[in-house]
Amino acid sequence: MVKENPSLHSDETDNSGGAKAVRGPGRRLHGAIAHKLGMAILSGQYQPGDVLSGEVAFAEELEVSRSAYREAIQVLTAKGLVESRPKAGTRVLPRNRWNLLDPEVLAWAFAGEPDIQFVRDLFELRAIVEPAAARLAAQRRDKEDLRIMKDALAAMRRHTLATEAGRAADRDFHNAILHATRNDALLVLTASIGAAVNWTTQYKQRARALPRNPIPDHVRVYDAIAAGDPAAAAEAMGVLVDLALEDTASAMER
Amino acid sequence: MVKENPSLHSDETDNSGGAKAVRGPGRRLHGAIAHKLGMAILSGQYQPGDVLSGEVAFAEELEVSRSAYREAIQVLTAKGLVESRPKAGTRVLPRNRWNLLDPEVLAWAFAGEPDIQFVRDLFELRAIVEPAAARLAAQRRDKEDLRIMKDALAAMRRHTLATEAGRAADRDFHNAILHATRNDALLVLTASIGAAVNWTTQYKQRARALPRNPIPDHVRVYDAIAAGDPAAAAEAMGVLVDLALEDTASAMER
DNA sequence: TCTGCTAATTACTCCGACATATTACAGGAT
DNA sequence: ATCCTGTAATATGTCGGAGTAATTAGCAGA
Repeated sequence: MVKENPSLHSDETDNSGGAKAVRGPGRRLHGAIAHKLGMAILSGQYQPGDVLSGEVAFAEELEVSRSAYREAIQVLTAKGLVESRPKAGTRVLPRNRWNLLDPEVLAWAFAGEPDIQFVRDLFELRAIVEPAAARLAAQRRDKEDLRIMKDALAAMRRHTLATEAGRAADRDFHNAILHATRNDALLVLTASIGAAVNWTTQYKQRARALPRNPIPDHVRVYDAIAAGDPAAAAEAMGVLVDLALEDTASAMER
Repeated sequence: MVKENPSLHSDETDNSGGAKAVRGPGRRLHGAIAHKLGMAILSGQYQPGDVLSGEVAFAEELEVSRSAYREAIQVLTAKGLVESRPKAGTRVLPRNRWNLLDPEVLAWAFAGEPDIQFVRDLFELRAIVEPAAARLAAQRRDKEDLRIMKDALAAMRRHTLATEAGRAADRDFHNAILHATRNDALLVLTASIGAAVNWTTQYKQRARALPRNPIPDHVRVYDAIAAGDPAAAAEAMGVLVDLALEDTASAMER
């Protein structure tokens, strides 16, 4: 038997060619396979309608057991990426069946070169949802919410967005706003999108200088929410989303 | 060995007690288990932090193989409902880790008695997103989009919402609007929410009379989109969402 | 041409064994 | 007494193979 594909086992020194699908410890094998296949689908390497090779063949090609391969397929099925039927095989579903808002799917989409149009779509969605979230937060926040936002803002100022601690504070700030909306659906939606988008932005950003000090714009949002001014909060948050879009766009056109 | 739980195998005539977790043909066994466990989690039967009994024990209790049980767990893991670690077991994750916008999770949530607050959250989200979608559709629709909407409206008029064909036409109408936004993220999000919410509304509605003829309100949306009037489209769609909320609320308080 | 049967293929399910990771506990050093 | 370290127990993770069931496609007959 000839090994044609890069192994997923870490105990093999051979790590030639292909995607770095080696699983580090702490990551399950089937998780690594789901990751690999998910990225392959999201990147267009497998197109909707394509049928994957049979279980036995593909599992052998990946040098994993059928169980591990099958569990990976179940994960992809759960996310609406593929569908399996006896005799017909496993085929990639049309894009409109994909759970594009699943955090993991988003991560896979952004792991490679994300489709520009899709990024635009996501920011359009953020531009709709986040100002509305800020509006709700301005109406429903309590003292505790404001305290958390204030602390996060202070931490952002201390560390700046260039450090991991600073970015964590940024996330905390936005999460605090979402939490103040008292709306779980809103929280889940925006948190996953924001995480995926921001993560890649930061990743690709590397040594690029930030276009503009983001702190004052954040403070404007905070002030509006603290003042209980829904309209102002929505407007200020809109500015923030626009800046993020600008930021991501400039990071992508390279 | 004593059988303590209702079987999931259809070849057993005994179908006593418990949820009807029997899998009809066409449904996979692990899918049925995921469905059963998913509903149990969403309904609060298992609370966040609870640890499930071990794989061997639970699989035996359900009278399925460990493989089938494990594949079901992978599905739940993919949806953020549970997390498994060696030695620690499989535990239900906190609610903020759940992929509440996953179509299947939504279906599970609405299969039982959905949490009132959660339903409110979803409608709040719809009230934010759908008018914005109508606004975009008014700006970007082409002749083909309008034709599909018009056909769907005609079908709605013909069949009324009391028939399955009429409800299908309603879905087509809304999907056409979402398609006209040219935004996949928007489409996936709203389609899954709308499907879950409408499905239960219709399900619980049964013999209840519709509060008001919905056709004119739909026509207002169509006219605004056809006229390319974003503001009017958003306003008209807002009315539609409000009506749906009213409808669902009255259907739930029984 | 259409309908019903047959057969082949593929995913699905089961089983039993072993490997691995993580936790918990015990013992010793500080 | 507290902290660290090594060790053992335990539940999940991975494996390989065997047999089942469902769906499709092709074929035969009306």
